[in-house]
Amino acid sequence: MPEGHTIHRLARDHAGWFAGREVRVSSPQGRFAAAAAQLDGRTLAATDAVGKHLFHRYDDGRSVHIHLGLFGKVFHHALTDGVAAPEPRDTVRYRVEAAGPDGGHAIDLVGATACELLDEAEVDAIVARLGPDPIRADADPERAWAALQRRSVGIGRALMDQAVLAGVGNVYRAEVLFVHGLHPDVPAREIDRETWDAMWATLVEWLRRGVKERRIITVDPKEIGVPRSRMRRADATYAYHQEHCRRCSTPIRRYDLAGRWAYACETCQPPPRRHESSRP
DNA sequence: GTAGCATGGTAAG
DNA sequence: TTACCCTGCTACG
Repeated sequence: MPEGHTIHRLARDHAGWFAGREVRVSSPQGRFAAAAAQLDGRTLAATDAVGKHLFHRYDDGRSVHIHLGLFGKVFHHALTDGVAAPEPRDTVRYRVEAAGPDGGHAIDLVGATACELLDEAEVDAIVARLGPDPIRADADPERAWAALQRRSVGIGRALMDQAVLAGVGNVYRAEVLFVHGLHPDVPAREIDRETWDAMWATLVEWLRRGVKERRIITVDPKEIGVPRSRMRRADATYAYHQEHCRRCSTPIRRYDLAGRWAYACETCQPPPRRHESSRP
């Protein structure tokens, strides 16, 4: 269930557990077995995340590129001294295991869209296709703004386009549009600069917070009277997966937008005159 | 036990 | 625009 914050969290955790350590690498499922054999016993030098892409950089200059897709998952096992990780389920494509002062750690990658061993040029090519990532300090929001000007689609589609900006998925999309009062069908190039700057600032705050908290919270706790610590998933969004608008009780409209659900309170987010979605 | 869903993306037509 | 990839979890019988 990964948007960018999940991937950055994984990168941070994996760095803490494995960076600078010699690791055991395997592929119980088999599909990554040849690469795993080459990596087994090497040092995992560092990890990196760009948008929804995770990279494990090894000491030979190559990287494992991971993309979780819609339902990829990484399971974690904390190890105690001398005890190996549990027997992996047979769907584990990539297991990494290392000893450490705290006993050690293992991770199991399952269901990922991408798990492949790449050289530096191939990694660079992937990163080059991506727009700026609001979580990264080196992100240049100007690139996203420029890309928006060139899009003829609605802002709802543009926000999910990883070439415009990297890391936003269906939840953050629904929520940032809600908070800024924009209907998903509003043409991307009609967004004004001031609004875009504010949206970018919101995303930076939300996504970075998501990395720390390991989950998505977009509602203001004061507004709903539930503290963050006690907030359940169903409380944590304004429009995403909601039946009614949290602010004005208008039924949330849910509709298919290029194969994903889009959510909008059409009171708080007035639709444009011509719906992109009203095309036959 | 199994249908249906999920915070994604790509390649082909 | 469609087909397809990839798996775990939940809600139902």
